[in-house]
Amino acid sequence: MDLSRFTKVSDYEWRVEPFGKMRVPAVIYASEALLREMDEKVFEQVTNVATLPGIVKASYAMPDAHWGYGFPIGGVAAFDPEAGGVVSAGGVGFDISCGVRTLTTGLTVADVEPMKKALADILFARIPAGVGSTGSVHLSMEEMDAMLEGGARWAVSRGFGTEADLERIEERGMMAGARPEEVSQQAKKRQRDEVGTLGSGNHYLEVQRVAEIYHPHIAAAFGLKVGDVVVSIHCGSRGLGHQIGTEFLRSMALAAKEYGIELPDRELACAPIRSDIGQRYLGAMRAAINCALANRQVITHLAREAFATLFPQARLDLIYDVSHNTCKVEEHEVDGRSRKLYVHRKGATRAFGPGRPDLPEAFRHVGQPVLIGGSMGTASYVLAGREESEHHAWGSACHGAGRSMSRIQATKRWRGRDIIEALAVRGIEIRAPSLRGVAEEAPGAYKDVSAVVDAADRAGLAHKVAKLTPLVCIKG
DNA sequence: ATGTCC
Repeated sequence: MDLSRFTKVSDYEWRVEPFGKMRVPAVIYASEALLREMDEKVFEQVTNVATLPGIVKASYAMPDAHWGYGFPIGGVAAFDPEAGGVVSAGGVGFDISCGVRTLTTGLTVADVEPMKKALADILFARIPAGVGSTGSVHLSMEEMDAMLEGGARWAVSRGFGTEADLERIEERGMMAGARPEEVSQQAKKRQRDEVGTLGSGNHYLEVQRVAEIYHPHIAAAFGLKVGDVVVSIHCGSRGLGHQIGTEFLRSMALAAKEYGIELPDRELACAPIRSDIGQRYLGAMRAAINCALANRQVITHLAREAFATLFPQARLDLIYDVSHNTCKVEEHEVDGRSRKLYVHRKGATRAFGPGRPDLPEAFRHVGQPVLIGGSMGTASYVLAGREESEHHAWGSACHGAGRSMSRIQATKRWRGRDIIEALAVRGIEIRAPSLRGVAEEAPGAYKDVSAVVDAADRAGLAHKVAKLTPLVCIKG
């Protein structure tokens, strides 16, 4: 990335003043080193987003930003319906409501270490993973609609998990405003047997150790201490979300033309929030959010069953579940006035600071857990939202390491078998349905997640709270 | 991310 086009606001904030058809500036939060390494495409995409109608304040990119479909992955943008604001399917991403949940187990590394291989085997046997993987949950079309309305709440009502889990999920487990009738039959058909499955790509279930604590006070509120074993689940809305994204990108391209919205890139296809197509997308997208919440809830149930076979004393309690591919209506203060904005976070995690009434009481005083999934074999992090974050990018932070190499490049460079063996030597048990998938996800194909998280912390997007390192990884 | 091209 050529740094000469930026104004340096601070060591971790870089600004592009509006040029051409940009309505607002673009802002990238990153260290100088991360910005230099960043894909040139991020500059193009983050400034393209700044041209869209009704965008408020700025178009933002997080430290892990990289090239995405239309919007960068790691992009944040808010739109005001009163100012002709738009909603964009590409601004949410194909894997609608992809996200991470982390659970404490009540176990320590000493408990789990001797049982690691057996635990890996049983988790891999019970949790379906891989492209097109199907699970033990099969939905009739009526049940499908109930799932799309109810999210994790539906899952709990069907025996997957407990009421207590719901408190610890964004939107309390159920996204309001879902419109299952706006989800195509094709999307529902694809999802029929996919609830409770991990999927592929960067999705995983990991058993992790709490390796370091940076902020003891907040870590205690989250229930984390060094040597504890936790479980993290990273996945989304599977075939259903992907199908919705595909269909609405097509119809939004037509809608943009119809509403005379000039697009610098056709991948930015969008529709006014106050339009039929905009409202239909929001209803379908919220249904997909519920699908992802239900999916992570069912997988949690499967993980609890797997743990119970080896560790009857284990108790998997949810810390939090937060998505990083969404468009959500939120109240934010702009120039002293509270406005209702449609905040797109694509590969960006909501990071609300202390005091927000929608946060669970247990940690409302310290801020929201921001769960950052690393790449395979590398660390993950728990961050906490802070008040300052809400003055930056509408209370958002990074979501992971971000790729630094394409999947094709990675498969040319590494072999899945070698990666699994190398990680086993380091004490990390990988189980995966596809060796090619493992090569694509090689740790070397990703940026350094620690550098990304440090930049997020220094930029004021979130506090670094804890570092998690993998013991077992069930790879999608 | 994805029934990795209906």
